[in-house]
Amino acid sequence: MSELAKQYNPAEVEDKTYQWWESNGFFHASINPDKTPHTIVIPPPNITGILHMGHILNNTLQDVFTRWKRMQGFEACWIPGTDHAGIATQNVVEKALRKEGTTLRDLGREKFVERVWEWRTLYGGTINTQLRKLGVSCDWERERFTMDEGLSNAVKEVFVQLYDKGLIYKGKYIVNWCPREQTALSDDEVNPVESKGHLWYIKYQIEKSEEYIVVATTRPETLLGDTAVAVNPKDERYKDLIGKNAIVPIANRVIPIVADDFVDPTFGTGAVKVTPAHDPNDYQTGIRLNLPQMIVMDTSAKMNNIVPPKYQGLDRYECRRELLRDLEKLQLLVKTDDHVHNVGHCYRCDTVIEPYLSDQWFVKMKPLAEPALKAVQDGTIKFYPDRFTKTYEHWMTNIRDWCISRQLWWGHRVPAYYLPDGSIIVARNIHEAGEKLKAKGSQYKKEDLKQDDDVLDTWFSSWLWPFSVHDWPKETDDLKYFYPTDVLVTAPDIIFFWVARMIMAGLEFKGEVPFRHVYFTSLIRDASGRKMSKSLGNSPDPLDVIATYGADALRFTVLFIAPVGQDVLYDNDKCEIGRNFANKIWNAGRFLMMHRDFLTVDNEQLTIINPNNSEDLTDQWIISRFSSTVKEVTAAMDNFRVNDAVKLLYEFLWKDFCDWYVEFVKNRMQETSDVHLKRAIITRALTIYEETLKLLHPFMPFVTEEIFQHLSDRKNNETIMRCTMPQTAQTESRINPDIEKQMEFLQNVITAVRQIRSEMNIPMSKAIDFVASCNEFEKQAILENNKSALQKLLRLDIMTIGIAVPKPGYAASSVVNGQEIFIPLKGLIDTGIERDRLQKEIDRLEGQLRGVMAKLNNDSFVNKAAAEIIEKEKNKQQNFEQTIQKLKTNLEQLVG
RNA sequence: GGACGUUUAGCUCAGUUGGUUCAGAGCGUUCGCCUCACACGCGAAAGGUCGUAGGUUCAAGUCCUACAACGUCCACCA
Repeated sequence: MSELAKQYNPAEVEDKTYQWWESNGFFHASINPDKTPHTIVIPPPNITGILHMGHILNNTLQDVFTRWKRMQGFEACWIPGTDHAGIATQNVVEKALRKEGTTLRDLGREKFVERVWEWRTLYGGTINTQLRKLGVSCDWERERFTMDEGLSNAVKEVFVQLYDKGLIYKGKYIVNWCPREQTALSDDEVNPVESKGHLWYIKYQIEKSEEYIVVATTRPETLLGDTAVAVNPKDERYKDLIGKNAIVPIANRVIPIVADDFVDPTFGTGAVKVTPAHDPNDYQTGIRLNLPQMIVMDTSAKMNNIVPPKYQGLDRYECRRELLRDLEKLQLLVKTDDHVHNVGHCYRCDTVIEPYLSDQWFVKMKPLAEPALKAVQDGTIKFYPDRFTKTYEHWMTNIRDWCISRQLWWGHRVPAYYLPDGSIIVARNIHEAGEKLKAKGSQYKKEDLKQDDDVLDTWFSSWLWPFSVHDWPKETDDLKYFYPTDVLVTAPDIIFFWVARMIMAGLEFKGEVPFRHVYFTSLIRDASGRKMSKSLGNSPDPLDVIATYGADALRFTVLFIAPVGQDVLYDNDKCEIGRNFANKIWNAGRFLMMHRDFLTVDNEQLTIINPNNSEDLTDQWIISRFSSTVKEVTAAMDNFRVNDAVKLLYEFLWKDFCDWYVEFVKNRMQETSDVHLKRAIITRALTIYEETLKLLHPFMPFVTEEIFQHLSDRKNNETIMRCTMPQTAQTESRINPDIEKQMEFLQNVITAVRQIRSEMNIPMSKAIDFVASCNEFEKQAILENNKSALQKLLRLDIMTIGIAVPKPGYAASSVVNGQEIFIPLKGLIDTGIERDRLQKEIDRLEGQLRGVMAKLNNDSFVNKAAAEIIEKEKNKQQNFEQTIQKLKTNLEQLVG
């Protein structure tokens, strides 16, 4: 143990430690009436997923919250799991099938679903294996999957409940249809691609007149399904036409000319053809104005038998060409402009999406949204950063019904059953459907029922996640204890898909919000600010990074550079921050342990010391600093300011503890030969250090555990992750501003002398003399009491400390908190450098003084500013003047 | 087009309610050090008119207005 490596080696520590934690059940949470639960459910990653930088930040945060609360004495439970990810997973397996030369249609539904399950068993857990590398303390015994039996039950239950309440309905709706995949896609599964197209201007004759109205369209083939022409009601040009009829060219149907606000008079001709069955905007217009919907294509985007025979069976683009030719012949095509616009493409196969009117299942969202909106507005649920509340409000007040059916095979099958007469029975399973049939006294039997072919949107299972993981609708003890959860950590881009819907589901089915705090993580970008993506290849593999720098380094770095609500520019090099810090922690521990072990060789019993009871200034100071660190870090964590917490700890451990405190400890250890005193000193330092390790543990679990084990030679499986976190309530009283002021003076003196050394080019190998001419007894005493530390740290020879000590000749000088410091230079310096140095300091202070004087000479300032502010300025004036005077005198002497 | 966010040192960012020597940190750069925990380290230095223009105030990096640049989300207009 005394032979600890000079550098911390994460590779030797991490896997071993993780296995030890996991096999000892340290991550496991169970119902404990004596403790308050603290629950987090993981945003379940896709089973097709592999770890990327976004996961790193997200899961590190969840782990930090969980470990922090666990050490604060909560029953901290972090539930992991994965999402079945309907389309993504079906895609992956389909691809594999294609390689084998087969397709899902060949296989048939049942076999295909079996194949997906097989795939899931083999590869679906990859991401969880990867997450372990990060050190996450999830309760793996509670791992769930959105297609588990329990979760499937929840999905069915919810479907039935909502259906019975009239909140789920089947209806025609315009959806994003992929003609190739033969499925509806959600909006987020459609990639808008900027494309060069055309805008065609087409004449529609006004009924019973020789007049025409010209409409502009990018999709002329849909005119066969037009059921109106719309203009803006305020558009003077068309005012007279409103209420009249137009004739659809080619189809020769009569359609009304209507007025609707959505029409932009400045675009095109200001007149729009309306095709409710083939355009989302037109669909909305059609609903508003009660227009008929004419479907003119089949599901493969070929023209159907509603259109004139000439075009039947043509592909939409062939039809477009034909139609344009015909319009031209009829001289109905006025002109053709180039036009750039966004066209939706299928994210899987890149086929152009066809807005298509089809039978789908929907959830009525308005009744669910209202209480969910209120929960956020009244503060029951808080968002971090707060500004996402506005985004949420906007969406919730403009919510549209949710299309939940997907034409896929992998997913929760819609629990609706059809009878030969077309009627629908919604039930949790076929048996229940049969029962319902019987209850109705229907002529049909269970065998006549045929289940809906569609599956449900993946989010339809994820929105239940916070309670379905506890086997709701069963009222399990776990559900009672661990629900609602405390924090949700997620990315802001799924605020609508997931966060909002979970809130709705929680309130609807549990009558209680699913979580109280929502922490939205930063978006990780590459060093030049680009979004990380697979296609750009700019996303580093976190496992490589962990292998190179260590998991702690990655975790710490990501937290260090990721403030709340701001994007993060990430680069692998930045992990040096975390790696170096881990190494610093390691070496501080190594140093202290070396001393301790040296002292215990005599095998005497260790003197019990009270770490809070020391006469030594630096001891009192570090205790005070430690106590404020506890307070500030705790406050930061309470407010979800993780980034602040991390920076405070970095600052404390590195600057206060290592750079100052340990340096003083070194000297004190050297200064005395009293073993008991030595022991007291080192034990005190170790106590502070160990408490600091606890504070650091949630952020850097591995290195802190490793040192913790070495620190105490623990025999009985004691882990730092189950220790009690230092608490503000216990440490707050030890914050001592007076001690911190005293120490600050000492530090300033040391820095001043170092500055002289550095600028005068006096190497540490050369001892120097030191004269302190004080004008305050208290400051003199501080220097006296720490004489040996000054001597050691500054490599001093003769020291003279007193009140109004005469200035030595030829000395560099500095004024520190009103006290004069001289370093006699015995001719080994260039007086020019010292002159410049002093002059520069005088200039700086005179600048400050001018600022102060400007205020004090300003009547309105003196009349209007608060008295204490004026007092402060006067004090400043005095300090500046006195210091400048001293510096000037020194400067003159130097010249003389 | 709508909503929101960002703009402070070469780079990445802190700066909480206007007033503490408030203009800061880290990285990078420069200089000096292998000082018996750590060169993944120690000590020191240089570097900024706080996006622009107004306004409020005794006092503005901080509050207000407009503008500019960049970014995110939503609607993405036939």
